[in-house]
Amino acid sequence: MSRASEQAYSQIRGMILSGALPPGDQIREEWLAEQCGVSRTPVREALRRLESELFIRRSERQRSFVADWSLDDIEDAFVLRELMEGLAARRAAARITTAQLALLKAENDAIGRAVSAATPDVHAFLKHNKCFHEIILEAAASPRLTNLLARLIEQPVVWRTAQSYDVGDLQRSHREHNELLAAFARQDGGWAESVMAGHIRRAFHTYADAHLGKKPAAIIS
Amino acid sequence: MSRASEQAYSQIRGMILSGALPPGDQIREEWLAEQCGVSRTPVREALRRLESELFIRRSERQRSFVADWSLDDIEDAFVLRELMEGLAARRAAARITTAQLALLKAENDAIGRAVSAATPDVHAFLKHNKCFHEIILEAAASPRLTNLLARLIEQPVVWRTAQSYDVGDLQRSHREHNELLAAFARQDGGWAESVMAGHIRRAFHTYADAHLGKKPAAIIS
DNA sequence: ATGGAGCTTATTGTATACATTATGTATTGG
DNA sequence: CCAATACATAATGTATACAATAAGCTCCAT
Repeated sequence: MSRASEQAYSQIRGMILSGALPPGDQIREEWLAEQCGVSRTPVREALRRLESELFIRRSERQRSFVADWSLDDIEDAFVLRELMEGLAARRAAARITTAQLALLKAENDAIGRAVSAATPDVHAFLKHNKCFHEIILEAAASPRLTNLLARLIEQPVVWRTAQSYDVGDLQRSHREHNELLAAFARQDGGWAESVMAGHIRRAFHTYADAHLGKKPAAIIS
Repeated sequence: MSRASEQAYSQIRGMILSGALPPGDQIREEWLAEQCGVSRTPVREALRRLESELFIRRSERQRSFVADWSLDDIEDAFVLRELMEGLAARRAAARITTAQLALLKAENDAIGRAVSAATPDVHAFLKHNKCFHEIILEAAASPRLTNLLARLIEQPVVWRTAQSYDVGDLQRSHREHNELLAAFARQDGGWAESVMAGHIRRAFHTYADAHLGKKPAAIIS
């Protein structure tokens, strides 16, 4: 995307993610154009894209609203992500190159450093975690899968999930990545798929616990 | 979408599906605008949508081209469809209402009539087949799944698949739908998922056989 | 009062002109 | 003769004006 479109897209997306535009709010193209300092044309383009990514929904009468997400919606998004990132991991295990494996290890080492400090560096975690998953997607070599997953992982709820991670969650995430690396090194697609699916499912419960007050059943040990 | 946008979208899509715009061809917005009798604005909106549906790809320098599909691309699309329609069937089995089940049966009965005639009515088959799968998607009650699948099932190759069906393929498709109905009636998600996955996988091989000259290995019976 | 018809206002849809960026070509310096 | 640069040409990106449509409001009739 080009200058003004990109500007409008990232700014509107930012307003939704930050909560400046609350779920359910109606949004008008002209107002957004003023906010972004561009004309309505690139704003409309950004809105169509945000709509396809489900940040925004449109009424049957063509009005745009900030999407709101029920618990079912949220679980829905995670189930799909689990399924598709699992598939990506399975495919990646069969196709990954040694160079990609090395890159993957480097990213996870960086994650390890970020989460083992006295005060974990969440920003660094997010950055390298993103790279880690992108390398897997690249190794999966399925443009269509990449295309579809991009629509899921950019969604507001998924984004906010990482905010609710505590130190233990971050470190477990790092360990699960190590499991994935082991599965990739052995080119074991089934293993990689299982680990990835569990990894995503775990993220869902972490989110649900933090945002919805649900507490896991007590563990009798 | 509104009048001119819809016009541009369906007309361009039609040109690609019919082969009037061959794979790899560069397409210019102004030329499309003339062809469709609208201005560039709605054409651009249609192009973005077709791009997201992978009918069109854009070069890194913003030029648009009709997408061409390798065998790997095609199998890729089918694998994703198999996965996602399988998931839809599993979810639908757990959620389907008796009213939806009745609708589904009515559609499949119509398919049965279309394929059992002396000369099968392929057009009627396509219409009711589409409805059949849409009802399942509706019963799956996952807007995100519906959203993502819509991008897959509208693609050129998938569309052309039905063209290569012979009478036997059409009738087998009808029988597989009956299996699905049985699974739904028993709310057996695992069964529904398996049948659906096989149904889609079969469609891939039918396409591959017809379009790529591949022949199945001889059956020793 | 209530409900609806018609007008007013607000918002989105489309066309067009202009700006910006890419591509191809010619020309010039080496 | 090759390569690189500058210029010409063509395509896409953006802004704005205008058109169409939906939402809201007033006022009249029942």
